[in-house]
Amino acid sequence: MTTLVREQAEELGQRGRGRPRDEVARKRILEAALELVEAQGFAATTTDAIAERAGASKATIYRWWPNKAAVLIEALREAVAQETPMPETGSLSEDIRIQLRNFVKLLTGRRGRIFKAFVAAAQNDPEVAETFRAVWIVPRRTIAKAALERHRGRDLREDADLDLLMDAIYGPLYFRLLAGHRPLTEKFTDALTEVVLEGIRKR
Amino acid sequence: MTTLVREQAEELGQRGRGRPRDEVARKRILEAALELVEAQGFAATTTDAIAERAGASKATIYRWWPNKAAVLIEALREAVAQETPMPETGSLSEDIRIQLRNFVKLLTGRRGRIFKAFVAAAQNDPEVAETFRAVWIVPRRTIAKAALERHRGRDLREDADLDLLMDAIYGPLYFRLLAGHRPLTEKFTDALTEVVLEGIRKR
Amino acid sequence: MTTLVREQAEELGQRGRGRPRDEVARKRILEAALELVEAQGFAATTTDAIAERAGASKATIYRWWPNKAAVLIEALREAVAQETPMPETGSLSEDIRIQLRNFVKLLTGRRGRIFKAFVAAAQNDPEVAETFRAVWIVPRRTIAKAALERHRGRDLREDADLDLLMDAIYGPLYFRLLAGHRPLTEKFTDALTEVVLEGIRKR
Amino acid sequence: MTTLVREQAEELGQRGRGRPRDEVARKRILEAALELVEAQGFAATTTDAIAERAGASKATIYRWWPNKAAVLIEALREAVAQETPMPETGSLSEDIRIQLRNFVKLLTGRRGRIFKAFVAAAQNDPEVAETFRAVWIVPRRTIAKAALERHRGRDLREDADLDLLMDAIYGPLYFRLLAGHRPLTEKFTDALTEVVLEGIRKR
DNA sequence: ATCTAATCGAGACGGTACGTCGAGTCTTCCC
DNA sequence: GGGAAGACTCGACGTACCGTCTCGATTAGAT
Repeated sequence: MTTLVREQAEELGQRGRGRPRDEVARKRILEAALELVEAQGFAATTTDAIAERAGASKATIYRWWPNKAAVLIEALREAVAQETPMPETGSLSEDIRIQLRNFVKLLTGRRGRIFKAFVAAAQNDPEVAETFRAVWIVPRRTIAKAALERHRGRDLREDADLDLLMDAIYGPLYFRLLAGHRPLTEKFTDALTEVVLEGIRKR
Repeated sequence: MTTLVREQAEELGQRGRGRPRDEVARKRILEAALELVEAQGFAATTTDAIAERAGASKATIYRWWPNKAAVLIEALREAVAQETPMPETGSLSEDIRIQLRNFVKLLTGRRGRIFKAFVAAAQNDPEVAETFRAVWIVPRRTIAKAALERHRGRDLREDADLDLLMDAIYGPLYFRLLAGHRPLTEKFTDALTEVVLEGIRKR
Repeated sequence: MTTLVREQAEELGQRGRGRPRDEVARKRILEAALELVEAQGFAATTTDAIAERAGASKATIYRWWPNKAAVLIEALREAVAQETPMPETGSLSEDIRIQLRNFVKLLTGRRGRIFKAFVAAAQNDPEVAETFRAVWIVPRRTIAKAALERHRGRDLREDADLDLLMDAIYGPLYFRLLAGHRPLTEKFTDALTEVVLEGIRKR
Repeated sequence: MTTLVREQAEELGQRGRGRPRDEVARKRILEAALELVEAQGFAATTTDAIAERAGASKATIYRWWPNKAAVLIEALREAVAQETPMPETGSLSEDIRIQLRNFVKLLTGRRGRIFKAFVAAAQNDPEVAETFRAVWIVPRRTIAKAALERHRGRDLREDADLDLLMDAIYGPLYFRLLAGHRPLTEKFTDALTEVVLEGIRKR
């Protein structure tokens, strides 16, 4: 991502000679992108539409991002940055329950569409897939695993496979979001938590 | 789907007077579509390519299907029709294990790409979404639930929520397939089975 | 033209064994063709439309005519068959005047569109061109020339070039019809007659 | 015509802010169109072929012209722009003879095909018809009539109808070009001139 | 009274051109 | 040198028409 290189350069105080990047335009582009994806999905969001809504030009977009996917990816990253971190109540089941409730609230809210869009786009574009994993999936897993790790040997079995646990609780949520065969309710989340915990709890 | 209307008409003996639809061409089109999706994904599969590979003309495709998505949907439906049904070994855990192994084999095999493609396409196209559910998700769930139902009160808790169970075991598999953060191995499947069963088993 | 062969065969009483050609359908097809050309021009007249309007099938059309142009050509031939022949008043100028007036009435009438259509089609299709000449241009010229021939040495100069004369009087009429820069009136026709006669008359 | 609006804007110095139209591409497109029409006629000239030969894209063509006909019309206009004007020898018959010889040379030359194509296309498309008249027929007539006007009262009768005269000399030429029943030779042209002049000359 | 061959209406088929739309690039002027 | 405007290439989309074909149903002369 060009942006990363540039950000690093700017942190080091090495500003180029010409006019610096218009940060306002950057924000407007990312916002426009996000809104359009929310409203219409990934494929129906055109770069022309983003440019127009942002009051920017396509050239500006393509100067800073290599393609449409990259814009939307960064938009996602920004949107996701300030997400509620893992709770720490002391109780394993309570931690998980709260975490999942927050997560479901996110998915079923205005932003849910974006995640659907990204999972979709990831199937056709390896780069999107990689970024989606790096920006969204992996960080959340890392934090969540670290939080659960503290319960190991207490509520959690000594030999519990946390990767498996992660998939066991997040997988069904994504599944309902994407397949849409059943609604993604809090009741479902709670019941799921119970089942999985029953299988992983220390006895 | 136009095809349905026509099939019904034929069942009623109302064959229509003109030249009948070329069933061979229909098959070739669906096969070509399937192969191309497997090879290149949903978006990269063009109608021109389908037509050429099927030895058909684009006009024929658009006479019978309203758009590219519809062709691929029907191709999926055909491909999926003859899938392995639910096993019945007498043991709950064995039933689930075998079922999941078969399923994983399907997803990781040649056809897996198709499912990824469809889940992706479904996010951008409500019709694809509905068809995907009706053709793939729901029928499999119905069969699997019926099979598990026989264990209720025996290995399975009296009050077990089968819809929840379905999502608990299929969700993580789809998740790994789609997110791709970890491989979809048999080891994972077996471990997952165990965890979920532990949570749902009658004690 | 297949029709010719067949007509000859029928005149000789050699009817085939199968179902004979449906003459009613033939008439309806030619009529439909004519009406459509009049209404919409040559290019906009589709074979499907002809078939539908005639209550015939495209197969029937293509069984009897090699292509769309041939249908329209024969339609023209039929329409033109019963045209007013050359008048014979005894006076050269009167003969020409009457002949041209009739001709202009034809061109500016409902059928005028057809001639425009054919001249147009002839530019893109040598076969149409040839047929148009053979069916329309040449016969009329032959009759008209024969009629004028009787005036040679009397009102008409001994050395008058009748081919030239033909073009000199018909050319401007077609020109106005096709180019449409000025209306094709009787006044124009009469004036034209006068000018040309002045140039060709015996003095 | 979009081009006209733009040209006016440029004349007013309102150059617009974006990338300007690629005039080279425009020229190449029109040239390609002309060459293809000359080689294959109006109908057989495809937009894809024009685009390929011009090294342009179809999108560019359709950005500036609403359809194929419009491209060819403008191509004709450009081609026709620098045609030989009316000669002025002082002699009426010489003026006409030279003018007609030049005209016949044009029609029977490489460009003749284009005129045939346009007269044809004009019959199916009113817009083509109007443009053909405005761009080709009318300007030539205006110039030619002005040139002949100078002879009025001298070689030319006081009451000569120049519109009639125009049609009387140009009509037969177009007629032979379009109907093709006889070749369009210089001999014919000269003889025609003589006949018409005989009818119009002052005596 | 069948049998046989050609015709008919209906309509699907392969091919080919059309005109449209989106992605990503490039070019101009302005700041 | 960045940015807005907007033209450009490429390539897929879905539509329309041509001329061909394949059905079942008709219609006569031949047997």
